[in-house]
Amino acid sequence: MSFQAPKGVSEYVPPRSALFEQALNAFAQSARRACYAPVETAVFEDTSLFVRGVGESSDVVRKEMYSFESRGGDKITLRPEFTAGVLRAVLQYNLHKGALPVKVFTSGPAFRYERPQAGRYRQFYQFDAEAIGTEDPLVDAETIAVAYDAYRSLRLERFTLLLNTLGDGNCRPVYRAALQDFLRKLDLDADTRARIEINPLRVLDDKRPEVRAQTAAAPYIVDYLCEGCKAHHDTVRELLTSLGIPFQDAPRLVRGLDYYMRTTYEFDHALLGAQSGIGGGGRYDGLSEDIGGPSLPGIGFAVGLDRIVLAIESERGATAKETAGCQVFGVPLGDGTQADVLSLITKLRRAGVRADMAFGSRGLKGAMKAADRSGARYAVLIGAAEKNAGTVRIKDLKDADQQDVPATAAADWLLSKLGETQ
RNA sequence: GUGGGUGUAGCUCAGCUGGCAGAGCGCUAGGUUGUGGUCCUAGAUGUCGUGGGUUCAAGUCCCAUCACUCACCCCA
Repeated sequence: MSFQAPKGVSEYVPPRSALFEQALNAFAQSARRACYAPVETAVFEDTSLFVRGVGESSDVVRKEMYSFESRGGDKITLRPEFTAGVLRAVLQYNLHKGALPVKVFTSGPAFRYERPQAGRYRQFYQFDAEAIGTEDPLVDAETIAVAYDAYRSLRLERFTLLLNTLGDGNCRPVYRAALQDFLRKLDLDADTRARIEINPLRVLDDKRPEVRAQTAAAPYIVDYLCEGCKAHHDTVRELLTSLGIPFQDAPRLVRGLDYYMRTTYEFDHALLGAQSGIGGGGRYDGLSEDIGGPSLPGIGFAVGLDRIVLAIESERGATAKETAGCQVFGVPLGDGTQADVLSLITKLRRAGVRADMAFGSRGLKGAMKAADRSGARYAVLIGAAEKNAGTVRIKDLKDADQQDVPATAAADWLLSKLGETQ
């Protein structure tokens, strides 16, 4: 092979792709049950949408975007995250002028130019849900519940919900100044000192032990919250408790994207290594105005589907082969039987049965082996003898019983058998 | 961008102080002329990542390079 995928691109092929499909479905179904509607939005956007939305002080914008100039000279960026684009679409199509909140979800690839690592890719997959148009803390709790229920429906258990608030335009500046005062007195490297001025909250997120030790006594936002933010945060905490969703207060939790305010949260998986965040989100009440829209509060979350797949694998042990296998496998034997098998298989498929057949000139032994590997419960054999007799031979691959059934009744026979075992 | 590790069959890997390229799994076929899963037998697939160097001799030692990977940073 002379070509391989570009560095850091996350791809899925069988059998592992079945886990990806499961992960995506779990979140989509959870969101649908909460009456979120699907949207599909641009994979690339005007670069300035992300610069203004995600924020110039974020690392994502400063050094991780796939930006380029299109043939027409437009400045384009492959989406590094979903929220800015989804909100842009909501505003563009005037969804916010209808019933509020606007609740939507989507999924697909996102792009960040970073050094690849376990659970971190340059092209990666996210599921994203957003509730736009209300400040009600109920919806904060709802988004968390939608994500939480999806994790649980995937039978994930080894994760923790970390909850924090980042304050708002009233109280965050005060806290930010206090934090900067504290951080400026520390002995830190040049990059980190620069971060104190640009985005001081992020310094709290530094994992290096020497930095951790120094910031242990840093002031926390919870002690600086204004009345409104404190009430909002307390309500979210109470709601989560009443929903039976366990969480940990994480006073140091911050988000890398500038638009977050008030409620912020992250789901952290215990078995995943360095990139342990399997989902995260928060409120972005100022984002709409940042990108030129009206004042419009919102909250949402994104889930790293690649990391969900890793989490499933780490919790369930060996890579579970959970491809939905075939139910019926057709075996043609000899010239002139292939068309009969294909038409029977097609008939079954139209009735909703997962059915496959042997292709090429495989011998009976090879075809039976293929039937076995397909996972099918029944093999349907048509050879010259059956064709002449107007029957098909159906073998139950589980207990090796086989019998001849009239060809015209074969599909119904199989459908009723499969109905019994379901 | 910074640092560590690893590159040998389709996959997982072994290969000692340099001396004929290996195993398991998988794949194909046969044992069984029309029957899978177990078992037995046989077979196919290699630029030992790439380029250079040392040596009578390099998968093995040295240099460079590329790729992959883990961690920092960052984040889903």
